[in-house]
Amino acid sequence: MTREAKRDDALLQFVEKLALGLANMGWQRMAARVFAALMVTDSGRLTAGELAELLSVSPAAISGAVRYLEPLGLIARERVPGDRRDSYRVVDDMWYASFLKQDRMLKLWVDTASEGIDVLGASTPAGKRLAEMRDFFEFFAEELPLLFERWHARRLKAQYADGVD
Amino acid sequence: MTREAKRDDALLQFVEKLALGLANMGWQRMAARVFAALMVTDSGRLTAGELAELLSVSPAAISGAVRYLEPLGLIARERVPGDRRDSYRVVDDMWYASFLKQDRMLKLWVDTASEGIDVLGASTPAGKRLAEMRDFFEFFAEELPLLFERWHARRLKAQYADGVD
DNA sequence: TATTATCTTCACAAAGTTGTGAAATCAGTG
DNA sequence: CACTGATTTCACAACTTTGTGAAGATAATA
Repeated sequence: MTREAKRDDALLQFVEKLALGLANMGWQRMAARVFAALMVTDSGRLTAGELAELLSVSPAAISGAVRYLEPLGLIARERVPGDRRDSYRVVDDMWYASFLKQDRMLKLWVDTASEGIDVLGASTPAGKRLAEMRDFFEFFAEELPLLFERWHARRLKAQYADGVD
Repeated sequence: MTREAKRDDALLQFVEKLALGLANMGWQRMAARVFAALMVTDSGRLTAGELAELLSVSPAAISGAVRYLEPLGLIARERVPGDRRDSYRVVDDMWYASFLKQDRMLKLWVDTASEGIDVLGASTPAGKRLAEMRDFFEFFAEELPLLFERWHARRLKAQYADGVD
C-alpha cells in the first residue's frame, strides 16, 4: 500500500469515528458522515457526487443528509455559476450554529416544564421539582450566549496572535 | 369523567410529552418514559411494578430502562428493608448528574479531535479546523463546571429565601 | 426547445431497535 | 431450606429507521 493510500485509509477511518460520535449524540447517521467528511477535507468543500463516492453511498442518501444539515446551519450549499453541481461546505462559524440550536432547545425545555407545572400545580412536590427544572434551563439559556461571546472573543484574539486575518 | 380521572389523564399525557422530548435528545424511549413518570410523581419514588402499571408496559421493559438510567446517575435504586420490591427515585441533584455526563462527553470530543489532528497533520487546513473544534470543546469543558457552580449557588440562595432547609 | 448532467422524491427492502413472554435467578420469610 | 413474590435475562416478534434504485424534476447548454 502506498503512503497516500495509507493516509486515505486512516482518514476514512477517522471520518467514521467522528461520525459515530455525532450519531451517538443523536444526529442522523448519514448526516453525521457527510459532516465528518467535509470536516476532514482541506478545502472544506465537496460536491454531492464527491461525497457519495467518498462515503460509498447513493446520491439519494447524500440528498437526505444535506436536507438535515443545511437548516441547522452546519453546512452551506453553494453553486459555482456555470456549474451544474451543487457543492457543500462546512460553515465557517459552525460552533455558533450548534450553540444556537442548543439555545432553542433549552427554551423548549423551559416551555415543557412550565406546561408540567400547570398540570401538576405549582405547590405540589412534583410541581416544585419541575419548577427547578425550568429554572435550571432558564439559567443556562441566559448564560450560554454569554459563554459563547467569551469563546468568540478568545478565538479572535488567538487568530490575531497567529497573524491570521 | 371525574376530576381525578381528568387530572390523571392530563398527567399521563404530560409524561409522554416530557418523555418524547428526552427521547428526541437521544435517550432510549422507555428510559425517558420512566424518568418522566418519576419526575411527575409527588413522592418522586415508584416501585418497578408501579412504573410498569402506570406506563402499561412489562416489568422487563422497566428493567431495561433502569439499567440505562441508574449508571447515568439520574435515578437511584432503593429498597426499603423488609420489602421485596425495589423502588426508584429521581436523584435529588439530577441536573448535576446530567452536567457531569456533558462534561465527560466534551472531554471525549477533545480526544476525538486530537486524534483527527494526528491523522491530518496539524498544519493542514483540515487539521486547523479540527484544532478549532478541539479548542472549542476544551473551552466548554473548562467553563461548564464554573457555570454549574454558579447555578448551584443561586439555587441555595433561592432555597434560603424560601425558608427551605 | 431539446439534450444532458445533476439532484430529489418515493416505494420498498434491509438493518437496527425496542418491548414482550417465558424461563431463570434472586432475596426475603416461614 | 422450601416457598413465594419480584426482578432479570433472552429469544423473538413488532415496529422504526435508514439507504437504495428508479422515475421524475430541475437547470445549464446548444
